[in-house]
Order: sequence, then structure tokens, then C-alpha cells
Amino acid sequence: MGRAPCCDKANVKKGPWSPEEDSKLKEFIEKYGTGGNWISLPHKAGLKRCGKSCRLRWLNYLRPNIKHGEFSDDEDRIICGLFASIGSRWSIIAAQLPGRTDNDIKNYWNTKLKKKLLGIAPSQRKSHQQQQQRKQQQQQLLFPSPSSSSQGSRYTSPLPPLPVLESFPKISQDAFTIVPTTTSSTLLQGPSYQYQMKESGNNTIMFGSEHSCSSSDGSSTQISYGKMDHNYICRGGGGEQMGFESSLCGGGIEDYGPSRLWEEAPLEYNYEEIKQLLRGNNDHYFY
DNA sequence: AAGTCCATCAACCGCTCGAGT
DNA sequence: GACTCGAGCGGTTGATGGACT
Repeated sequence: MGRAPCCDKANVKKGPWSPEEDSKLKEFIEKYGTGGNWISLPHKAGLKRCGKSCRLRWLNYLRPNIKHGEFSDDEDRIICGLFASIGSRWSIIAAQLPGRTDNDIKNYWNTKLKKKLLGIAPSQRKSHQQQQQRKQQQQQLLFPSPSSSSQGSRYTSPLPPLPVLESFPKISQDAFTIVPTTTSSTLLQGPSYQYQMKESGNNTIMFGSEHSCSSSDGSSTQISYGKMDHNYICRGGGGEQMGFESSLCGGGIEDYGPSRLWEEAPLEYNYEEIKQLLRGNNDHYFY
């Protein structure tokens, strides 16, 4: 049994939004809010649009404080760091970049940042032959085939799988509170964060790039999460309680120091790591 | 000047998840 | 527990404009 469509597609306008539609939607939401129901909103606002379309338009374009334009190096760094750690969880990444939307970041990653990391300059016009070569090159870099890697490719040894990522896709954005932290090195070495993972009940588990993790009740599992030599460590054991595989948590592991990826690493080093990830088997890591 | 190719980004589509019944 | 429905997410598509031939 297929599911019912969310709206009557025959009577719904598609394609680019007109300024009139924009102002209608904006005025309505500013006046009445979304009412927690996007499906009925277009009808109430007098728009011939699907509720999903309205939601997307509002979130990605009309919402106040949306930032458009170039991404800064700091933003690049955050995107790279988070991508390396949690993969293409664009909404989580967007939550760390005020004013940026997940769609924006996703587009930016796919069109520019990924190429930047691979050393392919964006917007360079080349001859047809060069373009073909470039296409092949990009394909090789991203998805090296066994045959090509056996021909002396540098990309023969993808990084080992990151076990914690097995569980990450099941964690929704709402499960996190991500708290920027200030350390003596923050200004010099980029932002640092703690992830607070909400559990049912009052138990809050904190994990993130700061490795002195604690829980709200002082007794629950403490997990230090960071990308350091591709190990994920926790203290005190009990990882099973929060649904992580027990193998992730050896317990009683010493503090390894700040995450190389998010705190110590200069931008170029981050890129190197991401490049490695890109060259490896992406599917294995991120999906 | 016209045609073609390509990069970019807004928008769409299909899926999953969670809440409500 | 099974089902329905809406919200949200991530991958993909398509329109557009600029660069190049």
C-alpha cells in the first residue's frame, strides 16, 4: 500500500517562488507562525503550494537571519570537521553555523568544498579534453577502482571504519544539544564544541571534542568522542546503555588530549584528513 | 552571434522517524 | 502493537547564467 500524497499535486504550483508568494508566506508566518502544521499552512496563507515546499522556502530563504554568500575559513573548518566525524548529517552541521541552512551547506560541500579538498580549483574553464581528464581524475579520486589502485595509486589504503558512525545515523538532530566551548586555544585554533546527547529521562550524556566529558547526574556513562587516530573512547564503560556498541567503550581510558581534528589541527591538516576520507570508501563511512 | 558546456543553487522527491490514535 | 500522518532529512534534479568554442 503506497502512502497518500501529502498534497493534491494537480492543484499545486511547482518551481521557483515569485516575490508575491514569498511575501505572502513571510507575512503569514510572521503574523500567525507556522501553527505547527505545514500541510495546512499554504491553504490558510492563500498559497497554491505544497506544505513541504512552503517549509523549505521559509527555512532556506525567507527565515530571518539567513546568511547568504561566501563561506569563511572557520565555516569551512567546522564543516570539514563535522563531515569527517558524522558524515553527511547536514542538519547537524548546519546547527553549528548560524544563518546557514542544511541545503546551503550541502550545496556548498558538493559544488565547492569537496573539490577544494581534492585540489580541483572550482570555476576553472578548461578545454573539452581537459574537462574530460578532470572528470576522470575526480572520479578516480572519489571512487578509486581496484584496478586503478593496483596501478601504483596512492589511494590504496582507506582509513579503517569508524565504529561509532554505525550508530550515528540513528541519532536525530533533536538528540543533540551542541554547546560551543571556550578554551584558551579556541581563538587560535578554531571553535570547539561539546555534544550533549539527551536521553530519555533526566540523564544527559555529554560527548564531543572536549574530552573531559561528564554527565548531568554525575554518575552516568561518560563518553569522550573525538576523531583521534580513529578511536572513540569512553570512560566508565556502560556504552550499551545509550545504544552504542559496547566495543566502542573500553572503559578507563586515559584522556588523549584535545581532538586533533577540531582543535589542534590547522586548516590544511584538516583538509588532508578529509581528502583521505574522500578517497576512501565513502559509503562505508557515512551511509 | 550562436551554440554548447558546465557550475551553481533552489526546489523537489522519497524516505525515515516519531507522535498520536 | 499496528496504523496513519506530518515533520524533517538527505539525495537528486532542473533551471539558469556565465564561460568558452
